[in-house]
Amino acid sequence: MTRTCALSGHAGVMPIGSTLHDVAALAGVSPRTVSRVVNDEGGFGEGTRRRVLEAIEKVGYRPNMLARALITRRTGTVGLVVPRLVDPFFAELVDGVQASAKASGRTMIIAKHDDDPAEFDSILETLSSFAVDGAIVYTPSADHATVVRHATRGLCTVVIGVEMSGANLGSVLWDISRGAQLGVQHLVRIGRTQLVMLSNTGSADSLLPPRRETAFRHTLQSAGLVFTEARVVRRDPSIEGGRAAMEAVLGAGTPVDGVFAYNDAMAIGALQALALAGLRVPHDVALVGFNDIELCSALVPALTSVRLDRIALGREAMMLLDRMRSIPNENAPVLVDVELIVRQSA
Amino acid sequence: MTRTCALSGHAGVMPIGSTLHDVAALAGVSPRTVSRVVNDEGGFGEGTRRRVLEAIEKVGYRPNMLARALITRRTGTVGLVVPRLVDPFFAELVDGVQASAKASGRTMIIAKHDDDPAEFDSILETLSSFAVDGAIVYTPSADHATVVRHATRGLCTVVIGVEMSGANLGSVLWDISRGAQLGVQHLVRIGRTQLVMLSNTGSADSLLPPRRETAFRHTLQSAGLVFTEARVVRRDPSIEGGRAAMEAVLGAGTPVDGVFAYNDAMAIGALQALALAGLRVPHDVALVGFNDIELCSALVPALTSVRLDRIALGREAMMLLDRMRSIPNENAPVLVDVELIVRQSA
DNA sequence: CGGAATTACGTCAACGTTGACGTAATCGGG
DNA sequence: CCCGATTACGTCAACGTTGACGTAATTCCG
Repeated sequence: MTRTCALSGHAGVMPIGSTLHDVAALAGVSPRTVSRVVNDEGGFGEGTRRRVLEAIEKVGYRPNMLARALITRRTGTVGLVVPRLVDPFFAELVDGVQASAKASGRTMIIAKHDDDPAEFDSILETLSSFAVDGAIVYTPSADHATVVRHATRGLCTVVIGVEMSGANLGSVLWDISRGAQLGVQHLVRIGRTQLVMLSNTGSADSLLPPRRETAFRHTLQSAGLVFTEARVVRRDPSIEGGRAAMEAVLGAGTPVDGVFAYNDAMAIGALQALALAGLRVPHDVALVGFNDIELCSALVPALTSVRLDRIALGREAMMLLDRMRSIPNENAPVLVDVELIVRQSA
Repeated sequence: MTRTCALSGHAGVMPIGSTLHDVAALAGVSPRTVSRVVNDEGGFGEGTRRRVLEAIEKVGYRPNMLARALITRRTGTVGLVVPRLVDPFFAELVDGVQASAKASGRTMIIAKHDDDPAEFDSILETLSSFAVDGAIVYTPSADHATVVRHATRGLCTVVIGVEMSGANLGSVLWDISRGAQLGVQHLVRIGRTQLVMLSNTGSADSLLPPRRETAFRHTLQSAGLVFTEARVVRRDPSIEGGRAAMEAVLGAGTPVDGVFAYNDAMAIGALQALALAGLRVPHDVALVGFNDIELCSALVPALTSVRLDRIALGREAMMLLDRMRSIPNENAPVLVDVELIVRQSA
């Protein structure tokens, strides 16, 4: 007997959709055969196929992913975990990953952890219990243990931006050092000699080496320019931080004709500070940002920036996930291209 | 017999986690009792409880949401569907909704449809088949039929920004007209008389009435100021569009001392055009944006904008979803506060 | 034209959990 | 001390699907 689809179930319960059984009854075949048609497994005749498809249409059947995933242990879903979405860098990263998820016919679940390790843990927990096929994560600062724990327990994970590997664990990276080098070299090449870097306060006590700063120093030195600690000013990596950092540089009277910023937000802040000080960009001071968020090209002057290719990263992360799931230990870190996008500011 | 947890399953299969049975065997009770402890249903003794919890710890048991949801028809998950995430407005909307999801102990699944109706349909399909408890959606322009179809089929849905209601269908709205009125009134109150509106090209042929434009016209008229069609310039609602619109106004020689923008992006573009033209904000031209994205306060000058409270919207949407699920037809549209945030630009 | 291979199904159990229900043991009150 | 209520479990089926396997009917090939 077919269950009727209650018009309004009791509190909190969805109306019941139709199942393989309903379709089977209508088409006069067994549920197993309907399943075969739905999944196009073969093993059914052309007539049967038509009758089943008609029945599916008629009762409005949709497969129940929960039941399917319970038995196949596959959901066709990957989780993407980032700190924030209001940060354009991560918003665009989502776009990059989703592009390749879509291309490979997968659904993406996005979650954000606000740099809260507890929240991060709970997100990975949820992803595990929903049996996602894999997770692509950008971890809260230095919270690597959590990732390793969930990966060991079975959550296939690709970490972005930090080199990690292990059981069920791989990583996709940008060559940040090379990116920074490209940016600083560009400033040197266009004849700037009084360079300043606006850096991130956090990078000082991070577990990660300050790659942009190191590249800045090395590039200056190999160009024969002087490097002094006073030429690196650290603030919060935000617009306000960038503005404050630039104001500090100008206030200290440090001679400057070129600025390399930790990220685009700081570069935008620098742009504001320079404008307020009556300095023209790039005429008086050339400015290079980092990440190349969309906003860069909408600024006046449009911002020269080091592009981290988020589409490529998404693609590589997805491919790595696939490799890891089919061949164990096929989890070598993958490096993704960086390039300098030259616009008006430098 | 306990299944062993394969170190590397065959292609594409996750290692098997432990189940209620494993815990039950170790604790010397029945799986049903373990389930009772896990869900804290009561009906078990203190000693049993301790032994079960120890066993859970020991085998690293995590409940399988798929199996649970299959039978309870509840997932504790809501889907949030937006057009884009790179648009700060939507990114912040996500934050608002997630805040209340977190508060009510729910997991949120975020998806974006890029204004593609096919993608939108497929997302709702996926959400349905994952049996989410509800969906909060911002539809692609005018794709209301799809929403109605899925709602009728059982997906409990709250639509943002457009008034809709029906079976399993409710909506949460901002009073856009009042917001626009607040913005324009402010310009009038601070003594501006030559007002211009930078509007959205799309709103002309949208199914929705151009509420901001209407409010602009009405407010001018009731303030005794002249309104002419030339005082509304329409472009793409982006930074570039705003810049172009502002340049068009200045180029046409229209006298202007106050600008009301369709959204903050257009306001930012206007800011750029005004700066390039050597006009000072707010001294020469006062400027009011719309939406109050985070960026507004980081600009120089900080942008006065009409705030649409995204936290409140998230909360109301979640509460409406709850109401709809417990009481059928309890789906009256909800109106959320708007307010004017006065900063430096006007 | 006979036997093997293939096709087109059906049957049954299992995935991991919870709802409905049953049942011993314990408790409380007159 | 007896009887009803309560407590603390256990048993079994069901959620909707797919994997493993079985089996008639058909096809193929020498």
